[in-house]
Amino acid sequence: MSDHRAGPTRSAAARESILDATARLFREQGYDHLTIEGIARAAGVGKQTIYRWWPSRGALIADCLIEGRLFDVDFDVPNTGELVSDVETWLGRILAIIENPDGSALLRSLVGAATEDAAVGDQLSASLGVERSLAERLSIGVTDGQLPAGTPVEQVGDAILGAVIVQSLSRRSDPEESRRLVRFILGAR
Amino acid sequence: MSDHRAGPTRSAAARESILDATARLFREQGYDHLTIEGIARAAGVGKQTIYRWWPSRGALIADCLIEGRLFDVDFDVPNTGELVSDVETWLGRILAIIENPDGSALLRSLVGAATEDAAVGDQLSASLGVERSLAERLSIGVTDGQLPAGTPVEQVGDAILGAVIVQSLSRRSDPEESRRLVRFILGAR
Amino acid sequence: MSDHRAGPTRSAAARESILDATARLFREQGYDHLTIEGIARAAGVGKQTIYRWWPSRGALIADCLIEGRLFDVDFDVPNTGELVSDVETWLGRILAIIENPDGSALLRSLVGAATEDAAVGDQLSASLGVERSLAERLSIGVTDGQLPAGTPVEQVGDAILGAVIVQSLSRRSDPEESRRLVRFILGAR
Amino acid sequence: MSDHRAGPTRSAAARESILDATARLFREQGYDHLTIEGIARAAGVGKQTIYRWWPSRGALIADCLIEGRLFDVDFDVPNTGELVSDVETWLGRILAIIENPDGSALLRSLVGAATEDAAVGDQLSASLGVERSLAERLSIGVTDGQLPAGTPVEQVGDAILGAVIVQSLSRRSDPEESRRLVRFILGAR
DNA sequence: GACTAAGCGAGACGGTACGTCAAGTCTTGTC
DNA sequence: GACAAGACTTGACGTACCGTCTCGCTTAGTC
Repeated sequence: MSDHRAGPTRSAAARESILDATARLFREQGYDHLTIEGIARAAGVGKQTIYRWWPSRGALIADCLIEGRLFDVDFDVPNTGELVSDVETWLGRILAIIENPDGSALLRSLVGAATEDAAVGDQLSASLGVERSLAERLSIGVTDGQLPAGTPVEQVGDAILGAVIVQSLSRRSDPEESRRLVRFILGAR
Repeated sequence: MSDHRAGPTRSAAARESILDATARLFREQGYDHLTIEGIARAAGVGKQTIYRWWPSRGALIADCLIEGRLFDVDFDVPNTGELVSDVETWLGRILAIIENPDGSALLRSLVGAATEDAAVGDQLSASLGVERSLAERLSIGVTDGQLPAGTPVEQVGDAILGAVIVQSLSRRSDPEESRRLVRFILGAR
Repeated sequence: MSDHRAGPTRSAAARESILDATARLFREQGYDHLTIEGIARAAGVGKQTIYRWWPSRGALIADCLIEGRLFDVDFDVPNTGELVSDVETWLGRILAIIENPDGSALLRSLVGAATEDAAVGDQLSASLGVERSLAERLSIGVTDGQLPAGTPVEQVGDAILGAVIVQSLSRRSDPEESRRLVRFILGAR
Repeated sequence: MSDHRAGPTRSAAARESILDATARLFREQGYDHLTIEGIARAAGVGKQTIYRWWPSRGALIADCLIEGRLFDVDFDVPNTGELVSDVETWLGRILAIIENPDGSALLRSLVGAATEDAAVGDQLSASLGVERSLAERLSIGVTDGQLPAGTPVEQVGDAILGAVIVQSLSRRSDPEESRRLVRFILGAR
């Protein structure tokens, strides 16, 4: 009994050009305005090929997120020993994105995708390095005594990202204020 | 000295039934799936009557938000003197909403609307009482010495709400963890 | 026994500007594309003022026809004694209209109006001078022996006009052929 | 036995049911009142399928005309040798249609369609057998000497049809008078 | 001279249809 | 059997007009 089947297997080229087109169109036009037909057209691919492998628009975005196709940015945070300054480094990456109107729209769009599609929601904060990078750095801060034991590091990570997102939704954003928030939350204890 | 024009005036009944239908359909089906045609049908109104007075779906939602048609909840926060417990009261109202799956979807939907429409974004945190209620209470905390001078109260409000939102987008939410966050941010100084 | 009513009477200025706008828009855009709202706008008049006095778009056109607001042409035919040449004079007026593409469209449009509205149909051939002018001239031809007794003059008039109309509907028209038709029908007996 | 299914090639079933619905609705309700949405609904077809293959309402009518879906009547004319009587046979078919109020409205409606759409105009007289049947019979009349050489047969055909149409637009029609016209034009030379 | 009541410009209203776009499903023919 | 292509039904988009119905203003008799 062989699980080998006749015929061609999944086309890597198609997958590549679909995700490529998805990422490009998403960045250019946002999540609303992103259409399966548009992706198929841009990717030179039949619609069915998309529907065959992804259940929804959101799943495409989630894959782009996982493969880092939406941001050029590296969200990894160094450990220089200075907790606050390291976290500000991470924050700076986020703020650099939303400083640019397109970047701001991109982040909002991504949040919009996450509200509609759980798969995107799952990837959202991860793809911005909250768990792997920010929370990880905070954990080190707990270990080396810069933060009290029992600090809810994941929550703190979500809170910092969340403050930025909430302000982005209100189309108001003030980098210096964001940094004050970080210093307030982490500092002066 | 009247600058009003002759002719028929805006129908209050139409406005009412449109916002009513909007709020109902939004709560039942979410922002995606909310259509102008559906609203018009449910409100017994011509589409043009909607387009005449609101520029977009989002503007309808923003109006619903302003008039408190989406949440039954009162986000006003008492001042008992106990800062942390008062903030937890506010947080509890939010958590009560998203404890229920429908409520969680409602909040996410609202965030989705905010990503697409600036008018909703403008109202989002306000309608959840962040400025008027939470940040106000924090300000009192600064005044009475429970918080250090220079505390960025608006930022802190956004951060607390933002943490909840980020977790809601990831479809993970832990009320007790959220409360720990509040106690961590505000407390033990 | 007063059947008088108080208040203002029908505004001659409104009537004038409505028919004016109707004729202009009809000539510029044709019967399809002619809208009550467009007329009201162009005439600087409320829609209700139109609906108050005319039951339909067609009735407006019929009034324009009656008052000769659609054609600059005079369809009266001289009696020079030469029947065929007099009829060709009349025909020449019609052909001069449809020689111009706009005039051709105007005639077609008028026919279109007549198909939808009996009031226009009633005026159509009359407004082109078929009864008063062409058929009248043919009658004289019967009297003076240029046409046989019993000639169905109205029918002949309709036939000549009808041939032009049918060809206009097919977007083919040949003035010389039309004149041959007249000479064939009337001549050489 | 065809188990034909829809597919990437044009669906014959859709075409058929669209033209079917068009012809039915046109006969029932006339050209004004004929809507693409109504046709789509009646045909059980998406609007886009209509727009994909026909540029306008008129093009649908033109196709119905070409395929003889609007008249049950056969406009072919026999050649019995008696020219006038043969032409009266043809005329009788037309008169039979407009004797009935619905038929009269149908003809008027068709004329209305022709005024708005060149494609219908192209087909109008052809579909009533003017060229293929009436003018052809007249040509034979020229050949066999019943009509003088040089008779403008096409024009005469248009004139006879045109007379009927003009009278139909005026909502006056007298079969006997129409026959007198034919006898006058063709006869007694 | 005040009091009607209709005509008027304006335009809101519930509708229908427009022509377009995209959704997701289904076929065809090619590789 | 995956693929590019694209026809199909469905349904929403935002716009244009329909014919009806107020509004508030102006004006022309009647009291």
